[in-house]
Amino acid sequence: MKIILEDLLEELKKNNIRLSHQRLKVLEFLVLNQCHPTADQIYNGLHKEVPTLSKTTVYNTLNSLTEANLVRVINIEDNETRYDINTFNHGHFKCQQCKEIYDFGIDIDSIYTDDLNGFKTTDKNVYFKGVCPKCSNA
Amino acid sequence: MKIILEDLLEELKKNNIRLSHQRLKVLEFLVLNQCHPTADQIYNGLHKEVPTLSKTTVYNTLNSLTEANLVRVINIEDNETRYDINTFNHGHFKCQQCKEIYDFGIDIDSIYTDDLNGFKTTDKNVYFKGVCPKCSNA
DNA sequence: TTTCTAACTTGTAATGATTACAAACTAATA
DNA sequence: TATTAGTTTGTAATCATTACAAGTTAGAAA
Repeated sequence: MKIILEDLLEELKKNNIRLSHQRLKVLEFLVLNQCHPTADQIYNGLHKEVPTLSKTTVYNTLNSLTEANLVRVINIEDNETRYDINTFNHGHFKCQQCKEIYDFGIDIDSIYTDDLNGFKTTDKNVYFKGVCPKCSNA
Repeated sequence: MKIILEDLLEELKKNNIRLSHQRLKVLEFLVLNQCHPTADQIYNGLHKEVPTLSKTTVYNTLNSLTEANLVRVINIEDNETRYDINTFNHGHFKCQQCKEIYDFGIDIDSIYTDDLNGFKTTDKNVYFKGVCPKCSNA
């Protein structure tokens, strides 16, 4: 599924989030860099192009976008929060060697359990860890 | 499934981890408090009984136990690492209101995807968030 | 277009979890 | 019981994230 910046802007308007220069740049970065970047990577990636950008703004923006369900937070590792512009139903695999995070398709809704009867589930995440084929063959 | 301290000690020996007083106390705490405590909660919970205990030791111990696969790390929230003595195949549900983490049974291995052919998977986590029945009815 | 204001941005300082380090201590073996 | 590698401890350092207050701006309204 392709992510289109125009659709995201539409969503921002719906959520009453102002289309500031900084926010558009962060969004654009996330669309162009779907490698699950950290806040720091986003900040560094945009710093040349938007020299006035502050790290606080990056965090603020990411929090706003998360609340509006435009980005998804990935907590696969305890010391780094990552952000994903792809909010469709999918899991994340992190290679312990090269540290890369791979998306994989799964139908999370097919995971069924009696244990959660009566629970309202709003957010589902599936995280796998291991070694990717590139690193296995190296 | 019941967790028995003796079995854990056996595992420690197998992994060449010395049975120090502090480690035994941390392990005991995890067995008695299967509420997925944070390092801080473990430290505070043991402080009266083991006044010399330092927070560094708690972290060191948790890291050793994790490496030996005796405890499982839960990264359901970005600002808090939690620890689970129950290493059996199960998922975690966090209530956004009361903050409690519930275990739920699922067969994680039944989650199938073609996308991970060639990947070696060593660790699988399923995290759900939402509202638990207690909070829904309140 | 201009004005207005709530919302946004910025830099600095604070917070809080986790780790680094080096000296003191101890489990377990011989 | 002596030895020593592994462990513990307290303090200081690190690093990601947030708080805050002053300056700036998007976007509505005149």
